[in-house]
Amino acid sequence: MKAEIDRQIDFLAARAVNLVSREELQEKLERAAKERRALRVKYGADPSAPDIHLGHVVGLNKLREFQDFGHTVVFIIGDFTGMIGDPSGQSATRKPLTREQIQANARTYQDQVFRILDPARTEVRFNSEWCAGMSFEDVLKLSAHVTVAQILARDDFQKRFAENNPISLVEFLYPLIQGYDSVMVNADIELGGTDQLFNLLVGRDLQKAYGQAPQVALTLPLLEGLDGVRKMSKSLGNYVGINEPAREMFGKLMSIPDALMGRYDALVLGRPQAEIDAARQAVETGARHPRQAKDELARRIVARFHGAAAALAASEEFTRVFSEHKLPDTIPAVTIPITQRKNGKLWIVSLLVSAGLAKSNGAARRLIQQGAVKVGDEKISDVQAEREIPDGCVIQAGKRGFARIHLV
RNA sequence: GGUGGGGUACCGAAGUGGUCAACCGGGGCAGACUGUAAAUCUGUUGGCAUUGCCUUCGAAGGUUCGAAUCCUUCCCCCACCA
Repeated sequence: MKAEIDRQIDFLAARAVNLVSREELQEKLERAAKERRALRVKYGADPSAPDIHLGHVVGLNKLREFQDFGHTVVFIIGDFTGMIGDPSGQSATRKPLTREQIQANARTYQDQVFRILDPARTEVRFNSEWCAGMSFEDVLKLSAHVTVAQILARDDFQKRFAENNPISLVEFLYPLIQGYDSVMVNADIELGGTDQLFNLLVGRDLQKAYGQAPQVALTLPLLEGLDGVRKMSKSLGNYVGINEPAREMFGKLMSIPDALMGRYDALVLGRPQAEIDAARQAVETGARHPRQAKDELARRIVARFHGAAAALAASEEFTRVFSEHKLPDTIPAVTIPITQRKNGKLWIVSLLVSAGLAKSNGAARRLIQQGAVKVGDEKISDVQAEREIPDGCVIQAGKRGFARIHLV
């Protein structure tokens, strides 16, 4: 029994950055086992970005582990905070969302989340449920539990304060709301990225203040995005969404910096550290080409969301298009009205725009001048170029832009 | 409420009457090299157009042959003091 709990703790705490505290986790697990009760593991989601990406997967994986031990995930959609507009985190203030947007987002969110979580062991809650009805008095009472000094202690605030960047009062309140969520759902454990540590700890304080046992706070590393530096996020555009088509996903994964392979392996796939180390060593000693290692990584990740067959197909297609410079097997079709022709010919610049391969004529000109455009097998280098376009002709702009032209 | 400092293209940041579609850096895009890695190098980064034209520098007016630059009013932001 005792050994089993220890094993569970080791497993659950694996890859955690912070665990407050191990003893409390142990206590909770033991009690839950004795009382045959599921622990309530809270996880908060921001409803402003409806696409779940690999960064979220890090946390979702861990939640799934808890579920596999029989515990319940309380998945909180921060619809209330979303409607108010949460300015925390980045320096850019977010726009508030409408009720309709939030609902639509929440729906897609759930669809995606259940590709990883077990729906039978998940409780989805919206924090407007308890936040919307709070009186100002409630809010004041709540805020009495936290001091400004506590909040100012946060890195992010210190930095912004030092740089004379604005800090909205709402941001001071935000951790309180999140902490209050913990009280309202009676959380035993809350999970989040390392940037959430402070908020998770506030949750503990508030729970104590409201007479509850404080939640265990467990933070996980933030996965770096495609740029290899900043954390993966939709607003930074450096993400791989779990709903993206296999090919897209594969291509994006092939573009991550080599140094990140181990991170993705560990955090997205949860591969054992020993295997990861071995793989890294193989690359370092030259036994294995890094490209091959990355191909395998990408295949594994794509397989997780699209199945092994699709992953293999994506890999083969990738090789064909980018290594052998052949055409992809599916190319978006674009129909061009035949009336655009002059003397049976089409001006390539405007064709690129019509095909959606360039935003403006100017952009199209630039692409041509830079030697990025091919029509059929011919490289176009003259901005004025006009060509007869046979039906089904493929035009290419840059490495990734393809379109098959159909005249109607 | 008082004082001071600001609002310039995706971001940061120059520019304070014409040579400004606006230096420079970052980011993006494209090309070379590659493994759609990293690093590096080059080009490009408002729109239309074969000289050139049009719309941009918080907003609206005004002065001027001519304004991102001067004046007026307005809107917004930040810090400090209270």
